[in-house]
Amino acid sequence: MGRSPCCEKAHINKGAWTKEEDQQLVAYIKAHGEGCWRSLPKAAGLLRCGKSCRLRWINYLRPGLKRGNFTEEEDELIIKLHGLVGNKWSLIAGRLPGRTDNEIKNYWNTHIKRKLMSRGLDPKTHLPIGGVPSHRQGIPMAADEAVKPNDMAEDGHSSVTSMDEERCPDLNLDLTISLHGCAPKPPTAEAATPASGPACAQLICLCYHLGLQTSEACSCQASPDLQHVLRFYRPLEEGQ
DNA sequence: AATGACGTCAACCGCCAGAGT
DNA sequence: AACTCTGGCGGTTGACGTCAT
Repeated sequence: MGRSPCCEKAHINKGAWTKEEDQQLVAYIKAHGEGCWRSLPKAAGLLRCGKSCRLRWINYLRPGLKRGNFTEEEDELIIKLHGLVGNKWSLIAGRLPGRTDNEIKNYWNTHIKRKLMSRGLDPKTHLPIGGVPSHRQGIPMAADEAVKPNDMAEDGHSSVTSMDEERCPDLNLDLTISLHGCAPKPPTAEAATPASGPACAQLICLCYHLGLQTSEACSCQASPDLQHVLRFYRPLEEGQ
């Protein structure tokens, strides 16, 4: 079959972006919005491939990006999230506002790996190097046994099982999303109580509890006021 | 001052999933 | 059903800066 490349190789700039290119890209996206990256370069008058434009925008030009050093809190959050989901940088980035997957990936490879090793932990498994697998309390799940890509819901978020919560009590991986006009609620005890207002009765909860074959884990289903809640579970696979 | 080693990070590459035809 | 297109992701590369000798 064969797939045409995302861009013609000829007449395409590669390498570092110039200020002028950045300005062109920003101006175009401000005027026309994101979308159709393939045709964007031509429309914006850029000699770049669409992928390159997208990457530049996502990783560097997009408003709201935090530049600069990661805080200690961000460090710890990245470590915890990596322990849960492995190298799913986009998922991790989704939990760190203003940070990009590329930035986190680089930061992981350059800083956090070393940090974990200096703690005597294997950055891949989060277990003590040459470690004792029996001691799992408080140690995040190994990346290899972490949530698989298809364990994630469509919106790219994962929920937290009670086990996860035990490991990382301060970690919010709640999957709950809402229809337009109804903000998602945090997975607190309050959130588990019947929501108020008709809009929240349409809440779509994509609670996604690993290893659950039945729906008992989602507290929102227990509430008769949340009868319009839709839920999604991944069936258990063999060996789980 | 020169230069080689090392660290950082922006950007590229290849693959995949999902939507469209 | 088969194929194509597009967006998105993770892994890798290479240019550049900094440090050590």
